[in-house]
Amino acid sequence: MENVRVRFAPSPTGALHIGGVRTALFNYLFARKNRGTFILRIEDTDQNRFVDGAESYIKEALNWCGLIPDESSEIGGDYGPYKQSERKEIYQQHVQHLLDSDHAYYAFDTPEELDEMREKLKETKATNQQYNSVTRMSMKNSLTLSVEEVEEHIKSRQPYVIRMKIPLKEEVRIHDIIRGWIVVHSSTLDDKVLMKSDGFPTYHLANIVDDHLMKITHVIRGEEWLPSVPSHVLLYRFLGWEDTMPKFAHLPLILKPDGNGKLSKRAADKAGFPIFPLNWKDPQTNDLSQGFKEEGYLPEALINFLSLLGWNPGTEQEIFSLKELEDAFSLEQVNKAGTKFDIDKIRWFNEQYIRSLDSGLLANQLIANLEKIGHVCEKESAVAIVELLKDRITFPSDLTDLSLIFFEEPIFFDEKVVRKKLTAETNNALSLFAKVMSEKDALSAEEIRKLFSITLNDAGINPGSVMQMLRVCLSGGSSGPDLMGVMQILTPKKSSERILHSLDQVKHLIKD
RNA sequence: UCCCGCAUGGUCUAGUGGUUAGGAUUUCUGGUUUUCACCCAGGCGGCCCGGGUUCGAUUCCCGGUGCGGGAACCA
Repeated sequence: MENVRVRFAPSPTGALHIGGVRTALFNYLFARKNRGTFILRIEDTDQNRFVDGAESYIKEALNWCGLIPDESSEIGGDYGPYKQSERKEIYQQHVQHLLDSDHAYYAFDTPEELDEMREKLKETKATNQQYNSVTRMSMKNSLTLSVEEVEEHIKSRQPYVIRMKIPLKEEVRIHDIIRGWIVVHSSTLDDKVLMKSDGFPTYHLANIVDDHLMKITHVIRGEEWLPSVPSHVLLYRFLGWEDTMPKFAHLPLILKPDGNGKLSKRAADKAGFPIFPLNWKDPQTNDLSQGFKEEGYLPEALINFLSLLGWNPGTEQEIFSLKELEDAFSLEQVNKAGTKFDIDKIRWFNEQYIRSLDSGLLANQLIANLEKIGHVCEKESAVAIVELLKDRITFPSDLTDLSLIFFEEPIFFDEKVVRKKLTAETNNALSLFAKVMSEKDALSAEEIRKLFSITLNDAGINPGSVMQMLRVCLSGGSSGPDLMGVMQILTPKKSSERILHSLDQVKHLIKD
């Protein structure tokens, strides 16, 4: 394949959301797979929607995900600037070319006049209410006004836009790598605004000009762009660039969990999961949105999950590192249907990745978290606790809650278990075991297991029958980590004390 | 309303003109674990509907329905 160049082109109108991350990921993977170049371009042509901090947020988020661009405004590159607000003269130049070749025209209609036109068309039950090849002849533009009038308008600083002159009758064929051929009639297209009255280009113009100038070979983006591709193809043609036009691939959208509509922040809030990679504080409302990172998701899990949203490897492999994805990815394996966001699946991925995380690392986090609530924990026992708990948690922070049994005496005891399991015999057996344990110093879990078994067997009691009660004595609850491991970390002496103390608390419930 | 797209268990998906339609997740059950979890095994559950082509259609074609996207001086 030719020298592949792709771009991720977000606009800094807020935090980058999960759908954007997926688009960035697929661009990145496609670039890596084909030994191409991944470019980050900031599309900040809308001055009204500009949000402070959004651009740096986007960069930080991509960084956290490991999707590092090869070219960007920060990193540089041979095709800059990579920010559209810094490319205004370039667009001006090209729109002039379109004006000169009669593919674009000035339009002086005010927003009120446009509304009026649409209202009128609605009343006449026109099939659509567009500014297009038929309606433009009754509007105020350089097609209907004389050359002198146009000059006069411009000279007197009347606001105007530059619109694209869509041909009346033409079939526009577009090819999409994921969807195949699509045919659209130009009569259904409107005369898109190319240049706004503030002198900034619209997305349509800027994106074509930049993709051409930056030698983009493949445009990979969300399906919401599919309807505007015909206009884009026409633009390439009018600018004389159709031969080198990039190939298109429109990704299926990520939908709300219930499947009705594009995934939105609102929907994510409602369903109780994050939508932004990192925490985001909206500078306008001051609302803080919790990010995937801060919720405890690992970037590897997020990326792995996202990679399988609309793409599949064609094999049954599910766990992929970014590196593996770079080798396995292909646009041909991207499917067409929209994808509902399933929070259970990403939780599962997180669990998988947490298990492969270094215990020392998790232990450090655990120590810090415990310190916040006033518990001191040595590194060595923190590592032991992590080892014991690692495969039972979804988020690293779950460790803190689960490890509380090592630092706090149980206060509540699972009554169901106590009522069912606590007999005089159980009581005696556990007391006996506690006594034996009180005489020991450090023991491994395996040694404790043996000791437990021998002690109970010698007393003629089935060890299995007292297990649940032992758990309640040690932790208060009826489920939790391996008991022998718990006692090892607790130390035999402490375990012994705790068993006796707990028995004392519940002994009034002994049944005969 | 118009334009465009899409349709395999609840969810993510593989796949085929003839298959017991495969995997993952979720959930349930059993096994293992003298405890809990992991793990292992199993169960429930699916080709949107109608027509056509065909010996045979989930697969190809047409229509319908449903769902999604778009219809800005937003991207």
